[in-house]
Amino acid sequence: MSTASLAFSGAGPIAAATRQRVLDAAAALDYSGPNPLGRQLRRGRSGIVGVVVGDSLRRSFRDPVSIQVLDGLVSTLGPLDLGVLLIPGSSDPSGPAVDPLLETAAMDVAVIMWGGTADDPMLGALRRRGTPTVLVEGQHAPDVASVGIDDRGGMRQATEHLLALGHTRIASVTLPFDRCRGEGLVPPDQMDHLDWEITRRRLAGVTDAGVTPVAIWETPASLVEHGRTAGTALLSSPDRPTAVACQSDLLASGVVLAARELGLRVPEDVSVSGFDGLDLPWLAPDVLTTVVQPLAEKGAAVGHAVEDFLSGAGPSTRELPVTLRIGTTTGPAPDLS
Amino acid sequence: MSTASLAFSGAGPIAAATRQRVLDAAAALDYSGPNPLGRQLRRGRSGIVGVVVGDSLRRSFRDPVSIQVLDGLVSTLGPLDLGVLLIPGSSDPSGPAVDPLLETAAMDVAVIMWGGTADDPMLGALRRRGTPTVLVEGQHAPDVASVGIDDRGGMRQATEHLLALGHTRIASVTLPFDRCRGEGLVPPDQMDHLDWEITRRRLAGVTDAGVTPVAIWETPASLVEHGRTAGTALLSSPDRPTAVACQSDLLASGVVLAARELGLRVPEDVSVSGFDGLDLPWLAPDVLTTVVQPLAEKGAAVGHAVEDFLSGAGPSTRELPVTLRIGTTTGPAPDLS
DNA sequence: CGCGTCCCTCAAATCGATTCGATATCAGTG
DNA sequence: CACTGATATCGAATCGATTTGAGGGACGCG
Repeated sequence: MSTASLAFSGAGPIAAATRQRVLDAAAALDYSGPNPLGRQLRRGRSGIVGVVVGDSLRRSFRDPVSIQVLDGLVSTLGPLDLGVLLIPGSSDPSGPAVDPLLETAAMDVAVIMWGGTADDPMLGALRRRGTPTVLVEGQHAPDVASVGIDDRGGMRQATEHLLALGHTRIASVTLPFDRCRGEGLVPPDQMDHLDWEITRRRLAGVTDAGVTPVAIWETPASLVEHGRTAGTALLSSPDRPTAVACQSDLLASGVVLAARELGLRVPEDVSVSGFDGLDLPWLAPDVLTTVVQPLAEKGAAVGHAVEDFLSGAGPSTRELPVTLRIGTTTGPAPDLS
Repeated sequence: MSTASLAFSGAGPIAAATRQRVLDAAAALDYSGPNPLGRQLRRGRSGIVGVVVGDSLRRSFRDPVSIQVLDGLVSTLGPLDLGVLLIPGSSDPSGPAVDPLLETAAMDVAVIMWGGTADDPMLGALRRRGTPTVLVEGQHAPDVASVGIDDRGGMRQATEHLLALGHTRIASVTLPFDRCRGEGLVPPDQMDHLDWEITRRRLAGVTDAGVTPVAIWETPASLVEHGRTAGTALLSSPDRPTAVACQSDLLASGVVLAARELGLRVPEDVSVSGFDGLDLPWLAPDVLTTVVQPLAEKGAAVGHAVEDFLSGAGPSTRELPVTLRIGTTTGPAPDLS
């Protein structure tokens, strides 16, 4: 048995002839190589990284941002012989707070994309199981590794760019505030229960630039159609903003489409900025002004955080830089006289 | 030990008091529930379904079709306590033919989205391991389960719709022919090495309607930008087609964008049809004429095929129907005189 | 011929849970 | 008090691989 084990794993001295003999015998006996389950049990490792992609698979998958990060992650994990197990987030509030997979599936490390709040039940479940956890874009906690970008600084840059162009009436279209996912104008008194870290940080970036948005519109998800709804609402009124700073590219492209439908020229009548740095082929020939975040690198950073855990190191923290890309959707503020 | 097992799994008679005693002891000892690895080994099942999403994760993930099918699959698998392990397809030809995960990962069933050719090395590897396999949109083989749609009939319907509108000069924009993924006009002599089953079937649907395309343009992937390239090339010539039947919605929307950029009106100057039935918010207010396939149901069908295997049944075959949705991108053929 | 190196064989322990069959407990009866 | 069920608990085997250590050939070298 031990020789056969060596023949398959190659971990130890074995003569080529013996190895071949073992392989031949295996073929004759219809033995198709070591059973991964036995190996995993013995090793004490499953070779699996559980990834919670968002609160609903469908929604997350329609989001190119998650997808590209996931792609970077998978590319980094592959060479380490690690696989990615997809775990749906808690989709409906009536069901269980966390997916049963999170409680029972075998995994060496868990990754939560779009990390929620600090008291997220998923974090609790993972802590209980003792599973090392990497949190992406979440609130930092001492026992989890985090990966994030400079949301706040990026949004500040974008806003300062609008200021430099002379805009004073700037509106903001945001990602969801919390798991309720409201849609519409946010009254000032609702600003305090802003649970979602990423939304909070990007909004803080606007404030950092010294701007108080003339209107804040919350969307239930980062989708073109929600951007269009927001754009239509914000740009229809006579005292419309001259610039709209959006918290995602999909939202921004929805706002651009809405502006065009209302007969407004972009950027002559209204400037629009985004966040993420996606390719938006259908916006052509326009190029969105946006804050570019390194999505594949973000995935790779998550992969390295996972690697750290597996090599016995403690939780690590990584923050990636962003850059402002100036496109054709922002321009000088129109003369309002 | 056995009592503890019963206390956690609940599969057997156990007094509530004893159960509580076990749970308390577990808490005191920092035992966080049964180790999935041991359970899996004993049960002989990993509870994992390996899914090969396409030949490159990034590419597949940008394809809303795969995503929606995957979503339907995950939704069906969740209640069965099965998880989805993501397996990258063979991305570059220089590397190994199949991903190591396919050879070594623990999985009860494998799913290949976008099944390739009959001699696909992945099928060989899975057969060798004895892993039951579900093939989506592939060539049927006796020992694998298949899930597909009526590609051929759907494309025939779309083409007949164009014929009924009086079109005679019909071009076709296709998905890749093989793993080489060429781009450009396909000379007639290349038609025979058309390895990719789905492309073949959809092209056959056009022929079934009695149409010989005036031009066939192969794209390297189902993406808007490749559709735009195709559209620009096909519609620039003076003897341009009056209708373009595309093999996917993303390609079709690229063709529509190209037509608009060339100053052609859709559908007055050129009609465009797609395939898939996606939501394309950026095409608004236009609605693409397309063949709608039930994507979530397709994912569910894959889930049921998996279920069949796990309940001991043999490979099953499922074909789902499609419907033609007539939108605003097709209209009567222009008067060419 | 003796000695040291390799490589192989064999036996046994271990990873952690499940599950069958056997035993222990206990209430209720004749 | 002994007996019968019913129910709860326990013991031991099992899933399949890895790994360690002891021991045995084979081979080359001095």
